[in-house]
Amino acid sequence: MASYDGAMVDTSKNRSAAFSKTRDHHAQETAEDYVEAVADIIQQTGECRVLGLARHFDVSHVTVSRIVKRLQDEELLTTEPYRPITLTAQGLKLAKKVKERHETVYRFLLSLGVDRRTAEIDSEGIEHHVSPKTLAAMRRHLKKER
Amino acid sequence: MASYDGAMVDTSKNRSAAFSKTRDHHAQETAEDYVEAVADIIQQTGECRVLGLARHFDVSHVTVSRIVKRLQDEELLTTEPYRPITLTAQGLKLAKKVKERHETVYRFLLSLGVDRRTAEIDSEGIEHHVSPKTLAAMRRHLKKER
DNA sequence: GAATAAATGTAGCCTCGGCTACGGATTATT
DNA sequence: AATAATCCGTAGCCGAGGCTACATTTATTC
Repeated sequence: MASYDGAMVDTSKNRSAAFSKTRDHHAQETAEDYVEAVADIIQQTGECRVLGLARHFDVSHVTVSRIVKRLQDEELLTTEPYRPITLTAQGLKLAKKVKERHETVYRFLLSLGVDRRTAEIDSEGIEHHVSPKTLAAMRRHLKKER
Repeated sequence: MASYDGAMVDTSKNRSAAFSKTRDHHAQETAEDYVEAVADIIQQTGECRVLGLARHFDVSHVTVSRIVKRLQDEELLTTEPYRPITLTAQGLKLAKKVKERHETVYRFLLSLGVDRRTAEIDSEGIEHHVSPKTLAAMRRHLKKER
């Protein structure tokens, strides 16, 4: 297969770092998405409810309430039955980090010439995979452009 | 919370596009990773075996063989018990697309000043979330730099 | 205050991608 | 040809994140 010659990326190595146990990583992404959403919803509507999250992510309230339970075990947020959801100090800290990273990725994509809607969608997916080093590179790029 | 003022990204809208049914999306990512790996392994060693994929992704052979079965149902690859794995025409086409996208993202990260190792890792995660529009923007950027 | 509506919880099912344990198939070695 | 080593399939477990259906709690409205 000639088209595979000159591969720039060597995917032959064992890369535990890159593919490291997808499940754990995915659960972490979910946690990040949720704390970010909780912070946003609280900021915009005053309080965050299970249904608010369900609508935000377009999933059923059942899915949300199970995940909320897990995040409470992880001490990222607090809630009581039939009560609003609030972030713990730890959750707030994470939300802030995630939101800053998210915004950096979003603004970076805009600076590349990507339209707003596409930048919104892609930044949601990309943000979880941007390491601190790459994030720093994006910030440098934004600074140069400014 | 003052730190949440001036949000650049409005995450309040219902964004089925961005968060669309994570599970399906994740299965698609897996398919992409696998066809790419199969193509690489065949190119580098002549044939692709279950164990080769297991070592590549650092997972057990059981996980691989179940996923291989699913991808065979999806007609992306072919195999028989105790035999090597080959890509179908459809699988090869997907592999090619994925590999090109992956390399573009990788080279793009390098052009941002990210080191090789970080670019390798981050591009693995980012590639699945880069839309055609964003990919085109990365290509334009690479062209300008060249 | 009772009836209704809306929000949340619970039970139980699914798929996907992890795993260990075990057994059968194929290949290599002696 | 027999033995050993390697590879692979199957059974069965787990957790995460989807779902529907139904029960309960809270809020609203009459």
